Amino acid sequence: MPRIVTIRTVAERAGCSIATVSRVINRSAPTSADVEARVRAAIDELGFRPSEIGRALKTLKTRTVGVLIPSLTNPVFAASVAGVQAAARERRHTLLLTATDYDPGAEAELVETLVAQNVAGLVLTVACASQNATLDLLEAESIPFVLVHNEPEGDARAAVCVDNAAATSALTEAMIAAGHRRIAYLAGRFATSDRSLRRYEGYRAAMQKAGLVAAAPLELDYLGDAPSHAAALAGLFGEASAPTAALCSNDLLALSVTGALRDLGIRVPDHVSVAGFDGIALGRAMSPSLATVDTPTRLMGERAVEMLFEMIETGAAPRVERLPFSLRPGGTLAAAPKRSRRQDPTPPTPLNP
Amino acid sequence: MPRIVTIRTVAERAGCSIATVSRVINRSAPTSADVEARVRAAIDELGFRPSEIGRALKTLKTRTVGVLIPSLTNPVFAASVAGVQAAARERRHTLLLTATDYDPGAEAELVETLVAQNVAGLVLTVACASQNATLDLLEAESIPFVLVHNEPEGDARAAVCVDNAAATSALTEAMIAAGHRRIAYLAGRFATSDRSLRRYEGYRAAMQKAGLVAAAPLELDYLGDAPSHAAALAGLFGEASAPTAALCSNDLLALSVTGALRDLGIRVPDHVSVAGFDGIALGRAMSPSLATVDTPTRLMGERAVEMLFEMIETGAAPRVERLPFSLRPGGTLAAAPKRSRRQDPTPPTPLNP
DNA sequence: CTGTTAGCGCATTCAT
DNA sequence: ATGAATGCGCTAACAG
Repeated sequence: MPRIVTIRTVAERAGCSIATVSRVINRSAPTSADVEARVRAAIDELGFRPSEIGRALKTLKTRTVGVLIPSLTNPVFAASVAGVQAAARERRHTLLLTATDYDPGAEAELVETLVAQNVAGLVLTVACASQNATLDLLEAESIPFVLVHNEPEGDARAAVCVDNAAATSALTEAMIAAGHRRIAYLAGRFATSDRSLRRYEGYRAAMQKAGLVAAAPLELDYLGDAPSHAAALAGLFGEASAPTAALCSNDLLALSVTGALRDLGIRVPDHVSVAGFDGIALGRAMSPSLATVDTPTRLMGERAVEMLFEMIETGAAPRVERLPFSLRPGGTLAAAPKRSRRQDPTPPTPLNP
Repeated sequence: MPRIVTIRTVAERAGCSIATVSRVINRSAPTSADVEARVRAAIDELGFRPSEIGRALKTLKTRTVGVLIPSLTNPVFAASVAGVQAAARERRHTLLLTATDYDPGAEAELVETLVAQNVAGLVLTVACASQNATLDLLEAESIPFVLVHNEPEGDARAAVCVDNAAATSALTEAMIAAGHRRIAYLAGRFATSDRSLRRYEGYRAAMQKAGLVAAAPLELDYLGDAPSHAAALAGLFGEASAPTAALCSNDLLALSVTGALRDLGIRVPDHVSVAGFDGIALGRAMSPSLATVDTPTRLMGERAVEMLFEMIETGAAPRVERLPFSLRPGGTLAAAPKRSRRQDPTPPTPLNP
């Protein structure tokens, strides 16, 4: 039988008014021990559970946090959502989760869906945090939100992220220190993504500082598979003066690129070194392990929730919090080969013919 | 400014009653073109968005689907949730997401949280679907739910899964066909998990059918890291007649085991073959690629939602739907070595000293 | 075709 | 310390 059990049922059973029941439940006012015991007994016997809906309608606030991410399939977002979930649970809040499937056009509609549910606040990762109509809307309605992964300019919007430019610079410098001079930059489909842009900037700065030529980013379809990437990479890495290293804008791309190079008969890291960005757990498990920038993804989700509740409870002003990152050395990043691959005595043979 | 815009505001602006506004919004009754135009104009101008809460309080039904999984960090669950999210979105529903963090004791409380939010139904993965008090509760309150991954006995409970026993049997047979005779079975921490048990049964059946000795499962800490697994595996694989293959109850475990063996100086697949179960995407990306059972994880989530709505709308009876699986060959599964490892002329050297 | 009205479950005044 | 009464935003039943 469904829940015909309301606060009224409990009140009748306990022989008191619904107001008293409410007071017992929420400890919002003192009640006599006698009545309280009767109410609690009635609640247990009836299996009563206060309806969040009734409560929400009254207070116009729900105990839910809206979450918007590009995709759950990317471990980076899954990890930050896991952090959001854990932190929200500590505050007795539930997650209302939506994903855009990498369609920036879907952001607005999905956020409105969440807003219509009267979420207490939002934690979201958008394609681009600057000049984002959706975020403007949230601000206009003064609905608190915190960005994750996005790195907006200034402190106008609350965000938890890493210093993408600095991290990519550090990674680039590590490649240069390993002897690489021709380093390609491979980006996922969305060059418009703010973090992707910042990462590229970091790469460019490091290259320039070292007196090297920063290549234009080669854009690969983020959602493409290894074969499609192999086709796109064949040209670049078939040239006489092909790059000896590939910096990928994120780990998922790096994994795919590694596989694509392998399919082309190009050995990683003997012929070409590869590095990613994010630090997904499975980069550690593969062999050779993936060199990357380790970012505290889960922690970012947790911090975002903490910041969100600060804003809700104390009206704290938005700010950008940059969490520490670290370089993760990995087997995919080795010293640059001494000779050009074309003169290699043992010609590479495709491993997956 | 927050939303002081209610259906009443719209009605005033459009010069009609709130009932008419409601009718326009929901197309629940015919309205004159004239009034409808005025109402729509008012809605646009005011930026009105009907409150899901008010609607829910009235109808006692929300447009949300509750989701409970062990963890988002496991790509298997992330993938099925992605499927759930996509299918739910098609039906204009949002996900209320919670995770137990592999604590079966948390299931009940979290499900009650979801129920208190009046979810339309639930999609969940529990530790064990049989004799589960939480599921009993849902049935008692006749709240529709569909299990994912779990493989309950009979057809008493709705579920979308694969035939775990048959799949593991097929995988075991593939190992036997590759010449392996001593095959270890490594299980995650929760041998009580119904799917883990069924998988072991499939292994056992295949071994017996081939006249081989089925080993007792070696239980590893599911959440453990590679070093802890290495310690646990050192004994088993250090024996004179060590297994030549390891069947792991899931892919995440297989990945960790592969790394642990490598750390022990045991080469995969030259010395020991490894296989997993689930078919996570990253098993393909690693090298050697992971041999495993490919399960349609995302599809399982989608089907679960479809089944859920069948139950909600047509009162369809619960049933277990077993989706097709396939064996994914991978570099970690090779022919059994001809000679025992102990007599190998080139002693293994640790790759990660 | 449209307006009036009565709750849905709860928190919260205002009385007592 | 407790009860009666009000209304949050909306849908639906009923009147017109």
